[in-house]
Amino acid sequence: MKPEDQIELAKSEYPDILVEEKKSNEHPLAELKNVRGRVVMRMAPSPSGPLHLGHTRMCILNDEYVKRYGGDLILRIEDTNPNNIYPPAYEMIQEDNRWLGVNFTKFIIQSERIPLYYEKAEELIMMGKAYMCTCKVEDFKKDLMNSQACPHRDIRPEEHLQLFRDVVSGKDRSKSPVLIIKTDLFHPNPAVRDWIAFRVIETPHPHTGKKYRFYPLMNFSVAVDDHELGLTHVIRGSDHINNTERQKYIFKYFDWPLPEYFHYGMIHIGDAILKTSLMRKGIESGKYVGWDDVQLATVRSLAKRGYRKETFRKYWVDSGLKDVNSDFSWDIFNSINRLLIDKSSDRYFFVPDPVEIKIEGSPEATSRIPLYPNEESRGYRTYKVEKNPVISVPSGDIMGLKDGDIIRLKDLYNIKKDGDHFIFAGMENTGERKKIIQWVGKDAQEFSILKPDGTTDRGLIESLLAGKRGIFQMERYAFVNVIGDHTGLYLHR
RNA sequence: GCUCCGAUGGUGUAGUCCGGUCAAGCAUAUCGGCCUUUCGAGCCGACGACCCGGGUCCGAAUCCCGGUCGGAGCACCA
Repeated sequence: MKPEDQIELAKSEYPDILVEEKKSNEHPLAELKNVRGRVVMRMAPSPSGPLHLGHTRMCILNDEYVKRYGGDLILRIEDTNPNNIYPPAYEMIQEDNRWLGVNFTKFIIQSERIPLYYEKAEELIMMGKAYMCTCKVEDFKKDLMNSQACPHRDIRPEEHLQLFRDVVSGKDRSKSPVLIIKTDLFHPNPAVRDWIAFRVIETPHPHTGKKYRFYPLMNFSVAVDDHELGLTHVIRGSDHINNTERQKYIFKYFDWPLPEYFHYGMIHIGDAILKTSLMRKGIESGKYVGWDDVQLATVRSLAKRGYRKETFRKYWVDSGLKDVNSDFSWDIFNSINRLLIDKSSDRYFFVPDPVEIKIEGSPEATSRIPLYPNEESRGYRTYKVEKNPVISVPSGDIMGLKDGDIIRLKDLYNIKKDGDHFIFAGMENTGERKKIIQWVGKDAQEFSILKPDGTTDRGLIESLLAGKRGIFQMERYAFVNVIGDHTGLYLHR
């Protein structure tokens, strides 16, 4: 019975079963606390490479809230470690955000703000809240674990200030000094006790060259900037929970109002390489063709394969702001994307791992296959098939067949296995066939599909795909982004 | 070891703040049926969860205590 008939029957015979309404699957994000008027939020990636799937959660969540409440979304490049910078990333990160539809209203580069950090550091030194230290790393750590003050901690601020300025100017090059923020040596969490705010790095900075040599660490520059830029709400991963505690000391010393902090849980993304350093190594060694290699879960790779920006947004909005760790679900991600692309994807036949079969006793025939099922207006792919042809089918589909088994070549005719060949078994699409499979004629083209696991499916594509580009569904195979006459990128089933 | 965070079906989540309407909703996955000349889409149905133990209460997924398990951090990375 057809669905419409079922509904008709239900209406007339069993009206009571239809009262149940389908509940909405709307799943808006929870409200943020303490929103008064416009919000100011930020994304703070380091420029070690382009954005990857993991970053997109930060981008989408911040963007969603700024769009909801109105306000500013700051893209702040955290490049205070010259040893960890991939220069093209400054531009790539902006491109990736634009592609995602993330509308940042301000663009800030931290390495351009070093004088501000110096100024705040000097103020803290004179307040007695920061000190210069030249201890050996091991000694410093040991002291912290034992709640012991290092010998430099209680020297007069003026001396610290002088040393700080000498290190900044390069006059003092004798040691490896650091600037440390005083917190509480007896803080129960050792991670929060006196922490390092500046260290010397002599590597030339890709953005500022040799202008500076005393660089702030993330916790210092973040705290200063979050205040200076007027952040009202901070959303970031739960790996920053301890950093938040550390940064709060800076706010306390300056008596700055605290933003609202939210930490979402860590997402474990299986089957994906997310470490920028690994990607970069692979690109340099030739293992990957570039940052958009299908094996990488970068935004540009996923975009190239055919994921839509709306998929990212819906996935992360649905995931919400929960602070529990969870597994990323490719199933759900793909399912969202499939719904978005299905209607606009014409159908074609791709025969992976093809084998040629000889058909006997068949008449000349014409196959008219819809470009999209049940939508005649979109047109057909039409092929003339000579009598007793040789055609190619997926080896996997005929492997287990026994003599006498009937299969149907989709939109063509039935064939019956008989020893090493097949015999024509009627035009009609009867119920006897074991399955309906895709096929291609001898005008088919070689076609390779690159898959994210690094493998390639080789086979034949029907000739009418020639010259076409974009996302198509290869029937019974998967959705594929066709990027060349002989190449496609695997998207998902 | 220390600090902090959390625990709802296979997976992702809703509900938890302000206990009853939750014998727990949605999505995805799986399985069955319908539809379909795709293993896609659509429709119908099934399956399947409140970590454990105490306590408070007429009543606990929701509050309290203890345990277990999982995670994050304890870098001169961000």
